[in-house]
Amino acid sequence: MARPASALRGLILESAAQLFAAHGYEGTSLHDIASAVGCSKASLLYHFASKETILTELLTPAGAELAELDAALAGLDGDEAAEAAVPGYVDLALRFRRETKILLADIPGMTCHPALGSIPDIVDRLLDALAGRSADTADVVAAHMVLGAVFVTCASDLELPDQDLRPELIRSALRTLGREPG
Amino acid sequence: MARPASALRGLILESAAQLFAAHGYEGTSLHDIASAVGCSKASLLYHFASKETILTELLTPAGAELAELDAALAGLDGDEAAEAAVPGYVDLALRFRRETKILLADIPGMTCHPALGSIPDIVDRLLDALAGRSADTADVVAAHMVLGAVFVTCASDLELPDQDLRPELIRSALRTLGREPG
DNA sequence: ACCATAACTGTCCGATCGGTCAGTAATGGG
DNA sequence: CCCATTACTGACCGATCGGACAGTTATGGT
Repeated sequence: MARPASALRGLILESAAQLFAAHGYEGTSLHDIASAVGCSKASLLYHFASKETILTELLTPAGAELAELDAALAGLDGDEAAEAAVPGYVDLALRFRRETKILLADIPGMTCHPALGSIPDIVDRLLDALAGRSADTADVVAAHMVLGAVFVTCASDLELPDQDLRPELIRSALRTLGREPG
Repeated sequence: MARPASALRGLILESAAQLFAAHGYEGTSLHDIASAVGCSKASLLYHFASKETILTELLTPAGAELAELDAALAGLDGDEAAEAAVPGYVDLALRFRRETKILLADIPGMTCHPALGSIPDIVDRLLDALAGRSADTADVVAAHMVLGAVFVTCASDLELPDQDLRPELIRSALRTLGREPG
């Protein structure tokens, strides 16, 4: 036994990140992480004060950069703000794709729920329709964006009534897809 | 005691829907639901075979309509498909806003995580920047859409490398916001 | 060679979870 | 009035969770 002096800590972080992204934070137990790493559950709690400490250490870099973006946008106004926010946010989400996935990772357990039909299959076909049956990168990405855009917006706490929200969603979604409303 | 013959079943469904939307399915225990309803935990399991049965009954109508949309889109191709998919999907998400929220409800517990700074505040300011400091409905909705679009797309299983994904995300996001790339 | 310290583990613990079950209280048709 | 059926409950159960802790093994400076 006896690893070469705590490479274990890094292994724990890496395995935890993979498991959190795949099954969500709540959906991953300390036992799961220990099994993946190949050590005891007690070892995890020797290197980290708690399960939440592992999550915090994983998400802290992303949080710090988000705060940086926030600070950089603070001084800008109007068009400047919007045109800086877009690449800033995109780069952030791309650089921390796995962390983004961790935040969303508790969902798949639900979307695969039986009696809702095979949601993944239906969603695949919906994406294909949104992309206009096209396999071009631009169309496929735009279709994914519309899927997420409508989903998140409808789930948000926007207090807008449906009849006001609907036309804006449709207009902006069509614009995202490169289809000006006609 | 003795309620007027099982209005309880409806109360359970309503309370469960609220709690699932607020704290997620995993984040809501049978005890939580029983407390909200004002009955015993055993009563829940008298009216419903299991916790999952409650969730299934809540999500089934949405699942059925999603399947209908899927069927309606099956015959269409190209532009027809895209232009029918957008209002169809939007209407579905709007009609089942609470159900949509349930699917996303496991996230808030993470985004409020300490040591990531106050994510909700930062996100509010990011939305303001994306909207170009505008309070117009169109701009606010589009900002929410971009937030969700980039988030979900980056968390998706698209196997596109970052350097291909980035320009598409930025271009489509700007288009969503009504800002043609110049 | 020695030993203080760091690394690691097996075992136990209390809490909480979803779920079972025997038993009680109310209801409504005969 | 009676009683089968429905509605409901308290108590209990096994599993699993995150975590505590005493004890064991390896390491590296002296």
